[in-house]
Amino acid sequence: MKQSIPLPVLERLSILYTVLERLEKEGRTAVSSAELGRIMNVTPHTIRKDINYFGQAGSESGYSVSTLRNTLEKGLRFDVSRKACIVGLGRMGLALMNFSGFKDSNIRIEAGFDSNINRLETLKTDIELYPAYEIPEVVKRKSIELGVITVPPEAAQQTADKLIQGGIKGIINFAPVIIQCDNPAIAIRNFYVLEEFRILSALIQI
Amino acid sequence: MKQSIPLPVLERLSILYTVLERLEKEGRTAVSSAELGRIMNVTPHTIRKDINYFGQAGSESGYSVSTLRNTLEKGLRFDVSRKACIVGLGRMGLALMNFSGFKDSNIRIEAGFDSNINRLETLKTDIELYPAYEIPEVVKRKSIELGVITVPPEAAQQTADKLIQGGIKGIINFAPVIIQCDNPAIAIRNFYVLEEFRILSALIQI
DNA sequence: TGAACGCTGTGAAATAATTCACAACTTAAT
DNA sequence: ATTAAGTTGTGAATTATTTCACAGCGTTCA
Repeated sequence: MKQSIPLPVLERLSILYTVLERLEKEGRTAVSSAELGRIMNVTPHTIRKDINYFGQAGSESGYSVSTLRNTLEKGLRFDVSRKACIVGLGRMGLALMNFSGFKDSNIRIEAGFDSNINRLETLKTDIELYPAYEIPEVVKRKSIELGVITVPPEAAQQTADKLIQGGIKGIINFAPVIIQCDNPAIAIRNFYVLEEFRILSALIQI
Repeated sequence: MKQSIPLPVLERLSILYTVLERLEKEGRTAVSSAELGRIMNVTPHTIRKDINYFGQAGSESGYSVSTLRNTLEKGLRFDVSRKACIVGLGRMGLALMNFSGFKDSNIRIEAGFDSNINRLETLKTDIELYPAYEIPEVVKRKSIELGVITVPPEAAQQTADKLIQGGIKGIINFAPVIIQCDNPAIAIRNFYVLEEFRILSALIQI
């Protein structure tokens, strides 16, 4: 990686990777920046600039689907397997735990946590479940790198603190709270459900 | 609204609104851009610039929490109630349908759709459920403005097409697919679960 | 009374991201 | 052979966004 990739670029490249996976599955071998642009609703220039963060990757007859997918996989380290855990086994947490998209990815859900011990006992799943107070210990012992927060807002910050205590490297937060974390090496991505509805509300015509 | 608000600003303002709701609930009456900046992890300048899209809103002793919340509510039209529907009643769809955050918001989930008729019958919920082929009719009849797509990827585009046919104004898409829509007035927000994990993978140190 | 501090609002500057334009090359077709 | 069409890679230009710097006002405290 020549240098740190801007976040907007990283976000697009990540989607591009998924697009390439699909094209490859469909048997496509070559694709141009123009076509990728149409698929992704961005200009071909953006596609090319984005890809060029990994140096030359195409030829005068476009990009090879498999080669490009491979370049992205290596460049973005999608080839390394990552262990993840989910804290908060409500409906959202369970939905994520059962998310089928992980199947042929390198993301492995290795543990689920909840503060309600009764809930832990009634759930039936292949994934190991633990009470919330064991987060730091389990995260550390199993070298879990990614954590998902799907707890009520009041518990979100303390959940993050426990994950961080265990040495977590990245967090996906679904609670409507801005997680405070002074360690800049820990990446945090937020998804605020209600905010998305509100943003749409503001965007659409009256 | 003096003019179209840039999307990054809109996204921050939407979060700011949630922050203000919390501060108000906690009994806080005044707050400065410096404090809001700390809470939201942005610079005070950004806070002030963002707020200024609605003209002057503060005084020399900071912002009034309730006044500012009100200004945003009016400016972003969070005060108008919006009807929404969810298509795809798998785990994710059901989790969103039961999301408690809608309670004191102006978002009303007015319908759920699924292509599996059996599933519709076994689900027990207060929200009206319909088979997927009725999407255009129901959306039109009930004047539903917002649609959530939580169907498998193969069905995502045709689901979007049906919503659009019914006159939907905004879409939140959870399927790992880039929805094609030639009407620029229809707003689309995507949330790609696996992408979020992959972005974290790329962001964190090896 | 007045000095010091803290605040917002905002034009200007700086930075970041996107888009453009075109050289250089390949392929296909005539 | 030659022309035409299509492609990438990339420096430059443009546009968008964020940050800075400070005027101007109010409040507090000496």
